[in-house]
Amino acid sequence: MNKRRITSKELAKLAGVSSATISRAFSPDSRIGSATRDRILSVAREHGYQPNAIARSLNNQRSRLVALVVNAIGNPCEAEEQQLLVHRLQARQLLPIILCCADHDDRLQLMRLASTYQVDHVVVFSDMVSMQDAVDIFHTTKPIIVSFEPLDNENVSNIRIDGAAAADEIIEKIVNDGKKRFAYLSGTKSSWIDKLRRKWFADALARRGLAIEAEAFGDYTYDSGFKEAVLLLHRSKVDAIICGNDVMAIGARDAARRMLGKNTPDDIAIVGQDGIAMAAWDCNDLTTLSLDHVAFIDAVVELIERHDADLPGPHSITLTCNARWGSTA
Amino acid sequence: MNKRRITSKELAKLAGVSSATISRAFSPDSRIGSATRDRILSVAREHGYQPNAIARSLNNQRSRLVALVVNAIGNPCEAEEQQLLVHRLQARQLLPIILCCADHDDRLQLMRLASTYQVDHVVVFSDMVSMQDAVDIFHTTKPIIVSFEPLDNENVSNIRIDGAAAADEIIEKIVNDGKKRFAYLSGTKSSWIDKLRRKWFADALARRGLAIEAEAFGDYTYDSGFKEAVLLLHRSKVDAIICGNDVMAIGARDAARRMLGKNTPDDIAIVGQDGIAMAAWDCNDLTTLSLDHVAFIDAVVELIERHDADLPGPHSITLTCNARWGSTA
DNA sequence: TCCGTTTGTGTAATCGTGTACACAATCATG
DNA sequence: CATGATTGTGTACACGATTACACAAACGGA
Repeated sequence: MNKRRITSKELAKLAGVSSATISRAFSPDSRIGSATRDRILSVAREHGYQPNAIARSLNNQRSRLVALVVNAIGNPCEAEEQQLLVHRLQARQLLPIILCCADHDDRLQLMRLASTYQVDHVVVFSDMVSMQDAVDIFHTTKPIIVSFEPLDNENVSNIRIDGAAAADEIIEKIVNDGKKRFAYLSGTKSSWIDKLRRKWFADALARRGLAIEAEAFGDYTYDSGFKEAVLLLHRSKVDAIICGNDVMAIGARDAARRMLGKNTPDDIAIVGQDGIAMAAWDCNDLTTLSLDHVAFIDAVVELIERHDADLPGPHSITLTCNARWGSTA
Repeated sequence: MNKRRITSKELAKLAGVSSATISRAFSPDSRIGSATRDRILSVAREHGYQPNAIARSLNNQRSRLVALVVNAIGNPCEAEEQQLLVHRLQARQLLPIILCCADHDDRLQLMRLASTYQVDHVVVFSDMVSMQDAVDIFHTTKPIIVSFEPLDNENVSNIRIDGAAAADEIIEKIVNDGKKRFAYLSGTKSSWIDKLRRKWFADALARRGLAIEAEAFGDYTYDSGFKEAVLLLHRSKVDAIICGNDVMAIGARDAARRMLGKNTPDDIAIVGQDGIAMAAWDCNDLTTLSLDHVAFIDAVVELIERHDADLPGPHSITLTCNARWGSTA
């Protein structure tokens, strides 16, 4: 383990040039003799030299770091998108710094810390921080907000999701199957995303003269889906549960089957949201309001690139959801 | 959106002091009058000043960045540990840079890129990069390797996992239940981790005069577990499948049930490895060789702290696995 | 041959902090 | 009151790269 990394000045001495020339050897379009460049690159390889990205960032005013503000890493509903995005960033030589909000008491403090690293971009997936806080803290870095909070703010790009039509399709089918009494199992009580999703289904029901009869609040985990479904089914006679995400839906289905002997879709219809891979597993086969993850991340990447090139353009991209049919509804 | 961030020199002018004093106001233990400090902090808040971490890192030779080399974010078996570790890092004001190997063609290139950011620590969770590559690339930053590759290298700290005893317990139970013909479903063919895990079970079988009769190779996903189990059960008459991780075990269980009408544990015993939360879900209830994730991450954090303080100490920590009993074996 | 252009390289400033050193002012102590 | 320790602040340099500018050499066209 060589304790210290070699610097460009030292390499310059070794190669018999100045440190400016070293820098040029590593910059694709710069005036430098090809013989000199080859020699430098060879000496560099020999001594394990690579330009210090921290120093370069300081000079450049460009860090090539991207802050990803997420609720958690583990939750499958976000994980698939995170994975895709990280992949796309890496392909562009951008490095992601992950900020996990769910388990961190002082989220704003955490975001401030990341902002001191002069990140080039910020992508906010989490609904636990407000758009305004993100804008304030990253005031030099126009954030990309991936919540559905319907704010129009010049300092933010955002991606909106429209699931109204798909929710209508799903409700149509369930009602046709004879179900009449609906419950909604929310993720987080205060989340904008959750309120909007609930509205899609509430509207679809209203159009058919129905309403959400019972309600419960979980926290997007299997356990909360299980527990809340048990309570819900004990206190009201619903025959359909719309869940805030797929993982809770799986929990609710298990609760119905195990604790009350009710099977899907005959005794009770259960619907998830997100369209995670696990929802399609044979043992789950969930009916869910799903979003095309690839299209979603494409949109994020497009906003990043537009921002990178400083191109003006629409700040907002809207995506629509689809129904994915399984055996639970 | 204020386009530019204010610098310490500008703030110095505003506060009527020198930039050195600004710096001191933000360093906890430095000689500065408390009145001056308060005034500076107040002016700083007013103008949204915070010291530039990039510049500080350059000066300090300490970036407070940690590279986490993982296979993927989405895979639940790693995700829980990643989540825990990120949480612990954030509490120490360390920021994680995630490197996803699974979907990136040139993993070494990716690691070299991260190394140019002068990360303070490297934690390698992935079994897709060799220990030697990690050491070479991060030659100034003693990496912490979380594979089980049994190399003793002064330039590496590592965490080893011992599951021999737990594997023995599990085999004991399955054999007592009357099962005799075992298959092993590996994760990745070339992975050290996988070879070691397989050996635990093979040894436990050998002690009872049994052996692994059939073998298949997946890639740690549900789909590969499902597919490989179908093929396996068609070509050999096994009554127990040990899987390389929990997700594949769930896939294998679904395949047995759906494609061949075999139920666990009566017709076939299925065992997972990792002990992810999902394995304990009511619909899965998997018997699995599980690792205490908290203890595991505690060990990682301990190595990081020891490394931070430059304390010499054992480079290696060994953890033992436990059997978690479910209804699948 | 002469002059304008291109090419390759070095010098020095810059990015924004942290900190060693110097120095004045204050304080404690006999 | 003299002296030494302590406290608070400014000056100047270092961290490791990039880059504007300057300049010499090479080159091409008349």
